[in-house]
Amino acid sequence: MTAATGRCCAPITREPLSPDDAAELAVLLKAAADPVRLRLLSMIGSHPGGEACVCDLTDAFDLTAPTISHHLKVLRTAGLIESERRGTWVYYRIVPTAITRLGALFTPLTPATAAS
Amino acid sequence: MTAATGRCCAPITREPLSPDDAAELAVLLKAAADPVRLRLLSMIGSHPGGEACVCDLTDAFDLTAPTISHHLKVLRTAGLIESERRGTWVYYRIVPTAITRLGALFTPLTPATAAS
DNA sequence: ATCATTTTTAGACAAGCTTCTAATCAGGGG
DNA sequence: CCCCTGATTAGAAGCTTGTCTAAAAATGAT
Repeated sequence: MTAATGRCCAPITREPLSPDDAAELAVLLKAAADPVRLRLLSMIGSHPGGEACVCDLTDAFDLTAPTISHHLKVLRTAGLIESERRGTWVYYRIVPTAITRLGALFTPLTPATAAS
Repeated sequence: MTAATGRCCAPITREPLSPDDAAELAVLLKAAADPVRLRLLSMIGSHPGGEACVCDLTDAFDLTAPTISHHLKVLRTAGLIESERRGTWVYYRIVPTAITRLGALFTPLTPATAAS
């Protein structure tokens, strides 16, 4: 939370990141930096109602249920998604602020980032 | 390159990513998803003149020169930075379009992404 | 040519990640 | 109460990654 001097370039190309900030952001990025998890994020986020049951997700992959469960846990631990059990099924939702935070890192200062 | 229907949410939360797109984006993200490489990116991008010599970068870390060189290679292979040798020194620059591409993934459709 | 400096390559080792199978937890019916 | 389905946890195998030391390549100076 430092300079907001001019509108020039993405924060990441703007001033040196502190080691602490870099470590914290790397955790978020590492969670996102996997083909399966990117697809899970996009499937959850674009699902009608904004949430998806694990059973909706598993079939799209050639992976076992425990593997999908593992990837969901990685995303949840990083704070990119959250889960809720309703009866037999567990539903996952995107955490919008986490996504926004990633976007802000690479995007040239737009006022739209915190919107809606 | 599909829908541009409404301004709602980040592309990643908008529609399911194809396996191919996910794989390609994961390569970019994986390169960025490391504390050392995030700091390297930010140090290069924020350096006066838009480029930094390897010698400017090494001292900020408790790492050996070969390790820094390795991380720079990962970033360059992914297309996030490019290098040029001038005399004794090698200079690194950010590739803005690659950064923009990452930002666009997580940002809710702003017209500023392709600017400047 | 020899040497010093800057950067990269090569190879090795420890740590971490992705995936699996097997077993366990949680809820809902017969 | 027992079983069935949905989901997670536990533990293991194989591959990838981050870091190091040692050596090489590239350039400029003596």
